[in-house]
Amino acid sequence: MEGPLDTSLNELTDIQRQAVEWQDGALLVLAGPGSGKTRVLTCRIASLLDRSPDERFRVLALTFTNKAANEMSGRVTGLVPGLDGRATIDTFHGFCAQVLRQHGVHVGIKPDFAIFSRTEDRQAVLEDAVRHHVQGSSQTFQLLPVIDDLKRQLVAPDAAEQCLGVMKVLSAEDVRRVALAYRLYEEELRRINALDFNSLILGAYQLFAYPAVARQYQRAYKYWLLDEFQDTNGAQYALLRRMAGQSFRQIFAVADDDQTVFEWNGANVERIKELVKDFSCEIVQLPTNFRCPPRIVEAANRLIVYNSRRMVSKHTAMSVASSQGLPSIEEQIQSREFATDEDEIAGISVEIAGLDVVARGQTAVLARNRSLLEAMHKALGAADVPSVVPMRRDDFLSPQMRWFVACLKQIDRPLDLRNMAALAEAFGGFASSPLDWNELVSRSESHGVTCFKIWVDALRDADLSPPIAEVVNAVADLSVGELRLGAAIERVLDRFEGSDPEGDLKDLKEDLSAWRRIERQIKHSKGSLSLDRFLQELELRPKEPPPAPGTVALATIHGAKGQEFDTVYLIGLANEILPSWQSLKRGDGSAALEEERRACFVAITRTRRRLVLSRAREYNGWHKRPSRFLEEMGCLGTVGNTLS
DNA sequence: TGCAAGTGTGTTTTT
DNA sequence: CACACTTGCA
Repeated sequence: MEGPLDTSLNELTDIQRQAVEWQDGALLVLAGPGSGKTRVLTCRIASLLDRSPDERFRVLALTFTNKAANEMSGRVTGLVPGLDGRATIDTFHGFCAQVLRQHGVHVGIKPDFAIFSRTEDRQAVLEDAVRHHVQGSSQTFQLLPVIDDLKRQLVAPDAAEQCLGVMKVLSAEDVRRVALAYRLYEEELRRINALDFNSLILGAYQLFAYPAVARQYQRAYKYWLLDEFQDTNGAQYALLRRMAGQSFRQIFAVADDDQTVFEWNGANVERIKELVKDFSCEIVQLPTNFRCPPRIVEAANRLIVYNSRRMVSKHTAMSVASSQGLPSIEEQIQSREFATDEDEIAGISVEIAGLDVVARGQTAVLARNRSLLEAMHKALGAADVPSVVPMRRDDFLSPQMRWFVACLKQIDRPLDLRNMAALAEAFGGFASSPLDWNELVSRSESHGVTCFKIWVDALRDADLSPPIAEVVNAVADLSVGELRLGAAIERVLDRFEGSDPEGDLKDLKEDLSAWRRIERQIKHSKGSLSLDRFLQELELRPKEPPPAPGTVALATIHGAKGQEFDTVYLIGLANEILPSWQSLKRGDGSAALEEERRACFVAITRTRRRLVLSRAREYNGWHKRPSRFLEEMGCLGTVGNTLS
């Protein structure tokens, strides 16, 4: 009998299969867009687990984004039913949280820590910590970004002063102040038993300084897999090296140096070479592009050879997408030229409005920056074409959901007054609060009861509109007795859904669908969790709703990485926009310009069928020349039609 | 208060 | 490069 895994393995090419079944030591799969990197990775995880069912080893797969992690665990469970947690597929940050839960006490972190992901929260923590110590500051810079930066460099608070000293831009006084602020901020976080994103990495890094801990993970996870390795930044790589120690070599990474577009975030083309050297990686290349039509692969190849900083002897990609069912060579890449940016937006939106609903759902408009996308969104909206500019959300939008999550947090950590304040404020967003803050705190102190209890009791006595009262009752029930999370939460959310008279439910609806997706994902990859663990996982995930079907995707090039679409419109292909003026200014062979070129490369290789390259002669009333990338791709004036 | 010249800052965004 | 903001001076 043939299971889904065998079917999937049979569909692999010889070279893909070679990678999947790799046995000896470290391997780097170096391969371009559409070459099946993720597929190789998922097949490898599935086959490792499947081939040796008795061996009690586990597999660790680390990704850069939540999206990739979710997708991968979905696919792997599809291939090998009943994983039973033998594969840990997570983001770097998620994995670090897991590590710190298990061993954090060695570096002074309690397992039920909260995670502070929102900048406003962290800013508040910083201000509270610093208020009485760093006064009269002549601050010409923000403290938090500098602290974040230090942490990203894996600089612990006690080493901050030393490391800042190197930065000539700061005065001695400022150095002292930042170092002090960092120490106080960390102390405050520890006091309230909370971590921020960067301390997840830093904490795990410090933990792996204990060789015994590192060895435990080396033994538990026999194989480590790394997705999108080109996005790994210095901290993540340092963590990886410590975790691997001197001897661990079962590392399997997939990467494409030509898709490094997060250099400004610490990723680096050189890091791939470092990996190869440090772990003595063999390299396998997958030169076949199964995604893009031949004409597009050709343009991508022509473009990317202008970059000098590439892996040596990287194979040229070849398209295998046979002409069957594809548009003709001429139609695979088309060009549009408009007089002004407004004409461009209008022209492209008319074109998209002409597509049927199914096609729209497989169409994306990509641009270098958001401003063009906003304009596009407006124009499409005017033409009744639904579209989304995906915006990362670190928090729910509706006061209802923010209140509800704050309630869960308050149940978990009854002494967190900062959260209690947020809870009260969120409630004020959809109902009037019956209790003054000072009164709440003083009553709680004098009665020796938690603020949350006082608050809920006051609400129950208050004269609330019936639907709100019902929700409050449901939430109050959450706090008593044994907590049966899933069912109880579902009950509260049900009431919310029917709660609003005729108010604006859009935000709440979006939040609810985001919540349900997040909850499903957590359950799927981690099983049923205790409240504190559930909240940790929740905090690590983005809160935007899944896109509605039939919606045109508007995305920045960076946001589109890792995705693919039938039809791609790449707009704003003018000098000083797609090669941004900042990069153009730095000149021909500059790293910045090469990163822009990689961005362009990523953009065009999202296409499964048809690519439209568009530009205007004028943006914001200023004349702009066609993007130099058009010429490099061989797409200037040679293909397609020209509109005025 | 108003005007001219000078200064600086901006883009991409993951967790 | 282009725009918003500050400074200096009348």
